[in-house]
Amino acid sequence: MKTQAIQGFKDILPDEMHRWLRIENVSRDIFQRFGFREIRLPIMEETSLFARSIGQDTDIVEKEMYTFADKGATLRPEATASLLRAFIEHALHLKQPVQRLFTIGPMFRHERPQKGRLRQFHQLDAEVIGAKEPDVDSELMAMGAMILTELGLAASLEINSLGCPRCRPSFREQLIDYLRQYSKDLCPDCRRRTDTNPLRVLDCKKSNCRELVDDAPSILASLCAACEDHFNAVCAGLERLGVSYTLNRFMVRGLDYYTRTTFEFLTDNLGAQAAIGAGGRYDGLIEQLGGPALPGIGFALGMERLALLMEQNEEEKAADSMDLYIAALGERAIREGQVLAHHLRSLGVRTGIDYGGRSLKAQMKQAGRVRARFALIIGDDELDRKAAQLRDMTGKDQQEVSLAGDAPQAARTIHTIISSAPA
RNA sequence: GUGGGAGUAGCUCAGCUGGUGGUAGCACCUGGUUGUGGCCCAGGAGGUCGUGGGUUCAAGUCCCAUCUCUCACCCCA
Repeated sequence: MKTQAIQGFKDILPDEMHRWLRIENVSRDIFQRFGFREIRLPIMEETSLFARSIGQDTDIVEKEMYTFADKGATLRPEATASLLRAFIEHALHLKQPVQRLFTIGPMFRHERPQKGRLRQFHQLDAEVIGAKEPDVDSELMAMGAMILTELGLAASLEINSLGCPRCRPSFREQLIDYLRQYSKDLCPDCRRRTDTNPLRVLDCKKSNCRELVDDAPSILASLCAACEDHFNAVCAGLERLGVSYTLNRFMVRGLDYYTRTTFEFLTDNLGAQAAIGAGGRYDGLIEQLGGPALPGIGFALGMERLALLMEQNEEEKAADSMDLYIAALGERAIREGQVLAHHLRSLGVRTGIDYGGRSLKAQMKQAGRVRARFALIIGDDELDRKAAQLRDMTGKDQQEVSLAGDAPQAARTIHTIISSAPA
């Protein structure tokens, strides 16, 4: 095959569009119920923005970014950095102390594609900026859970706290001390991580490492008083809202900016991919990016992953439909049909027509294929008496309708008849 | 970056130990009905067998290389 999309980039074809529209419509609606306002952001930013927010030593920044070296710009690998950049640039906090924002769009990471993972993928992203209260954390998770529920998807919620700059460093030291004791029993990756990113060892899937990590110091036991209070309040909030969750003291995030609350929505039905959504608090990040000292929290849902899960649940694919298909026989009828179709469309009628002069049988077949509710058959006989055959495609009922008057009037006549038909 | 699997019609796939590419299913076109869709029947069109090289009288089939897709590792939504 000569012409094809590049690796990890995929077309979303008309037959799968209904899932994407449903994801967008449901989530947009729920975001708005929770007071979030939409923001649209460029898909490129200055490279340094991502290095400063996501973290210089993360995999994303080290090896997964699409960067135009000569332009100093990078295709965004995630949305939070861009959103905060826009927030700071336009000083949105001066308009309203707490900003609730969401955005929907493509992200780019140069990874090896696999099931549920692409180089261009799409996220729904929601952020609350300027609120430090734990009730915001629980509300945000409840919102994510509501989106998943309304999409008909089952997912579990796992939460953890990563502490703050006051308590995390000492936990890190404890963890490193512990890991060094068992260094020889860890997998090679984890031996390396002990120094580079010890928290990651907690997340290793190898059974040996898992056993060792089971007895490792718990971050939840090492939180400072403020972080512990915050975390307990988040849990209490989830319980009040009836959102079920489990604690996962081994959960670690791939981005450096997280503090305190982190969470993931997980599924078992996506092969190697477990997370369909994830997020957390990032108090301190906005200031670090040169903005005001405001706390923030947000999460993202992976749209491809949602769509895959929805496809698994789907019994039959929903097809598009049209209201009316005009089957025109002969050149004169085709010309009349075109004008009629135009006026019907301006009245809001989804109208199909083909100008190829094909047989009536072929045109009727096309009417069936596009799932037209009605077919309007126009031939020379009908034209001579200013009429047409209107066929109800759900059965075989057919009636002659008058096309008296000019084209707009004929269109109104047909519109009236077909709008009064039972669905 | 590292492994496994797979590339044959628009899609899903048969094709054995090499011997002329499948009446395969779905989809498409035409006809069965002078101008009537779905179901059915008949016919038709559609392929450089991913690409390049090699072995052989003969390669979709065996060998080598390469490209692509896919799943997984890593990591992540």
